[in-house]
Amino acid sequence: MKRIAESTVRRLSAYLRFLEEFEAQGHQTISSGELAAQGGATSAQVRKDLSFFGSFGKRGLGYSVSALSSSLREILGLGRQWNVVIVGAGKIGAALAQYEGFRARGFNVVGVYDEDPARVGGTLDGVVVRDQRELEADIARLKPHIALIAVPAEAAQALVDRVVRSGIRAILNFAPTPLMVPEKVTLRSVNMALELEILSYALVNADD
Amino acid sequence: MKRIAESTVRRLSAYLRFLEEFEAQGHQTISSGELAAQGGATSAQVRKDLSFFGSFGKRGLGYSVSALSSSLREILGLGRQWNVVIVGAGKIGAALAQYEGFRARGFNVVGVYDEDPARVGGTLDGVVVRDQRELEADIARLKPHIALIAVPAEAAQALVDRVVRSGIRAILNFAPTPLMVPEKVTLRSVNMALELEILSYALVNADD
DNA sequence: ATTACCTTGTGAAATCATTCACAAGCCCGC
DNA sequence: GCGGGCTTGTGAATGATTTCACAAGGTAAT
Ligand SMILES: NC(=O)c1ccc[n+]([C@@H]2O[C@H](COP(=O)([O-])OP(=O)(O)OC[C@H]3O[C@@H](n4cnc5c(N)ncnc54)[C@H](O)[C@@H]3O)[C@@H](O)[C@H]2O)c1
Ligand SMILES: NC(=O)c1ccc[n+]([C@@H]2O[C@H](COP(=O)([O-])OP(=O)(O)OC[C@H]3O[C@@H](n4cnc5c(N)ncnc54)[C@H](O)[C@@H]3O)[C@@H](O)[C@H]2O)c1
Repeated sequence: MKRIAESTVRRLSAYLRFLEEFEAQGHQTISSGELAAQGGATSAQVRKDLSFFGSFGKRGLGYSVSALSSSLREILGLGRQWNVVIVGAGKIGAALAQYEGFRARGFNVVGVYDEDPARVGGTLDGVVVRDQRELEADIARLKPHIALIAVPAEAAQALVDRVVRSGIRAILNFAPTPLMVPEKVTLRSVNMALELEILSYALVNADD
Repeated sequence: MKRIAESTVRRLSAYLRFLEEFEAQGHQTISSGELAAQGGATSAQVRKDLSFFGSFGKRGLGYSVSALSSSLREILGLGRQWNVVIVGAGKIGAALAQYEGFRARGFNVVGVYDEDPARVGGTLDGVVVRDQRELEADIARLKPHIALIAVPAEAAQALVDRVVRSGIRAILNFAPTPLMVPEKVTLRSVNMALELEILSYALVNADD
């Protein structure tokens, strides 16, 4: 299949979220226009996004809410559980470990790791914080699919290298630093300070 | 001035971060190639990005690290302090309130708000958690520039409306829900579950 | 069964972003 | 002060994404 743009995947995920709400409200079908109104997309955008993956609607009628939800879950790989390890049990790592929003969407935190003896042994929402020295052994045993990196920037690359060597193929990084991974590994970064800087730029360039 | 793409602003911010590191290492000048190597951009990209704002380099030599840093800070509006309020003192709100990465880049948390009496009155990194009913009065008094929204999705739109009505023009939202703001307000959202879904997509579509 | 009305799916067009490629400019050594 | 070697700044070319616009296909009422 042709490579799909990230912006498309991002929107598919937004469509799915809205479809689930819409389904809960008891609606059977939805048009591309209704689906678009939600996230600020256009109806043509919705149809184009879906067209990369097939043909899901009925002309004149729209899309079956439940069928399209299923298709999107299938496309996004959400018809299953994903196991996640979190490296770093500090402020942000702890918040992530206790975030129900992940579990609700099929992402299960199966391990949290830290190096600080004061944190190791503690428990976060039922998951015990383990020593980072157990990381390799635990990854080999639990075969998690995704690692979240929530350690200080200086430590991030070393930890990424370790989880990659242990077989992890997908990483979500919260440390504000560029990281290297082999091509076969997907790395995404959330950089909150950067988000604020974009707001700063918008504020100083507001033309009014 | 011509409208600048968000991807450009994002990269400028990354360049600045690296320039600061580079300056700390005692380097005087840097070429577009060196600057690019960092974040995976190309040298042409760096030059094009900068060219939107002026001409900062010397042909044959490169850019003065300190002069370019200053220019980028100026462009991004980082030559000043920004005051930030955080709405929601739960797990993620508390982590954000205690995050030194913000203060280090000129973003000062001047207020944290919650509705839960158990949290109000507590203190997070020196900032006292106040009752959300004080929000309007405090915004009028402290004139913060930016609001971070860290409340449950159901409550987010109502809080956004309140901070916007109070005069806030820039919002960073952490609730996984689409929000409406007037055109003059800049809204950005960080959606961590969405980031994991993009990883999920990458994992199921890995072609190897 | 025909008509009126909707909405999809999709090439083509338009817009937006990145990369190319090179003239112009500057440094430095001689 | 001239030439060789580098690096910028920028139009033009390419590539990617979004929007347009409409034929094709479906519904539902009569
Ligand atoms: N706090 C936030 O809201 C926030 C927001 C965005 C990004 N971040 C980033 O997330 C990272 C963590 O931030 P934080 O605020 O949670 O800091 P923190 O100091 O509270 O937590 C960091 C944790 O990582 C652990 N750690 C350090 N080295 C380690 C190693 N080699 N192996 C395992 N664990 C190790 C520490 O023991 C500590 O518990 C930083 O890179 C920070 O920039 C934090
Ligand atoms: N925990 C995470 O790591 C994480 C990650 C990403 C996104 N989020 C999102 O951030 C938001 C908060 O998540 P959390 O995990 O911190 O939840 P939480 O329950 O720990 O915190 C939510 C806080 O908001 C407060 N609140 C509720 N309504 C309010 C109102 N009207 N005014 C003021 N305060 C109010 C609650 O009292 C509570 O303290 C949610 O939308 C969640 O989806 C959380």
